[in-house]
Parts: sequence; C-alpha cells; structure tokens
Amino acid sequence: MTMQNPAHPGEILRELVMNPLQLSVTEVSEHLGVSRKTLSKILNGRGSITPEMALRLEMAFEKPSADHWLKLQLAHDLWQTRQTKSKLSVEPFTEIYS
Amino acid sequence: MTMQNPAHPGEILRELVMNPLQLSVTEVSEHLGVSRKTLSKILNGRGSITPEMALRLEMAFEKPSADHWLKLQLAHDLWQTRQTKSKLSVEPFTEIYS
DNA sequence: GCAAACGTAACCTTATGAGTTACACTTCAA
DNA sequence: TTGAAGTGTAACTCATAAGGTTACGTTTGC
Repeated sequence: MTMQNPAHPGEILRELVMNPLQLSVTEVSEHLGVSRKTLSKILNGRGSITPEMALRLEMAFEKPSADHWLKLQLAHDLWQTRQTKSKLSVEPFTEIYS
Repeated sequence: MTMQNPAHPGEILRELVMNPLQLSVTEVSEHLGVSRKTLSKILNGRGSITPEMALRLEMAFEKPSADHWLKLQLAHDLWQTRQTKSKLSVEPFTEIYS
C-alpha cells in the first residue's frame, strides 16, 4: 500500500555515501571498527543495520543520522515481513466494538 | 539532542490501547496469537516489538500502524544504544576532506 | 477463600549479528 | 605476465534474544 520494495540500506550506503567519496569496503570497515565481512553483508543486502552500526555510520559520515539509517532498515524489514507473513490471521479487535 | 528517554512501546500499548479498551493481557495475547509471556515482556519493557509483532498489532487494532510501532521501538533502542555505546570512538570521515 | 489474571523464572529451540580465517575471483599496475 | 589489493563469501564460533511451554507465587475481586 504505502510503498514498493524499499531498497535495503546497504544500497544507499554504497551509492550515496561510499561511491561519491570513492571509498573502498576495506577502508570503510576499518574506519568504522567493524570487520570487512560485516560491512560487506550490509552492502549486499544480507546484513542489517543495527543500532550500534547506525551510530558508527553517523559518527563517521555525519550526514544521514543514525535514526535515518535505522528507519531505512525498518522500512526494508517491514516490507519483507509483510511479504512473508501475510497470512498471520489476526482478527481486528475494533470490529468487536463497532 | 533529539529527545529524552523515549517511552518503550509497551507503555504506549498498555496506556493508549489496552487500558482504554479495558483489555487484559491474557485476552490480547490470545487474540494476537502469541504467548502471554511475549506480550507481558513487551508491556513491561523487557521485550521488543518485532516486525511480526508490529504486524499483529496493526491487524488487531488498526490504529497505530506497524510502521509506527516499529518507529517507537527504534527510538527506544537507539536511545538505549546511545547511552551504552557512547564511547565507540569512530572518527568523522568527512573531516579528512574538509 | 477461591478463581482469575499477572509477572516471571526455568528450560529449550531457532535465528542472527559479529568476529576470525581462508579461499576464489577480478582488476590493475609494475 | 605476474603479483598485490580489493572483494564476496563459506565455515566455524560465540553471544544475544525472541518465542514457546510449563510452573510457581502474588495480587485482586467476587
């Protein structure tokens, strides 16, 4: 309803942050203080932006706030969950009172 | 900077949803299709609103969207992380280019 | 006093983030 | 053309945490 398949945060990180500054994965991972694998997973959509990682990104790049990084992750997670768990079968509570 | 100690989502769930409708923990947990423990933990601030739980709440109460529930959780988590991990020591990347 | 509701401890399963190490592939420069 | 650097990723380990079931003690209301 609200949106179609929001890009995962790693895509934004690569395209809007690392590419413009011409930063390598190795370079950034070392700077952030995380393993190369951790960054790589995020960049390729197989890792999540955790609160701590959001903080690290905020400290390193200032620009997108930690809050913003996490909202990007949230949008992606919620989208995935809506696709997967569409048959949760929870009845509206309000219906009982209407 | 942005806010002081955001209430955990369970507080909102209890005060703004369950109390007004006079719903019990048992009642709601059964309706949502989760265990009483899972709901109780969230209500008492020792459990998190996961994407799936956010969807269940949205389906049951309609009013606060899943997205909103998750943003409440996010604000709480980020706040906690800022308190705990304040000494992450990540240098600004931009500084290098300024 | 009794029954219902509640918080929670104990225990188990599953999932995931993060790290290290290692390997294969690609690109680029000496 | 050979070698170094960067990259993606598999394998393994550790820690955390969500969710479930069961059970127990406490609180509350009829």
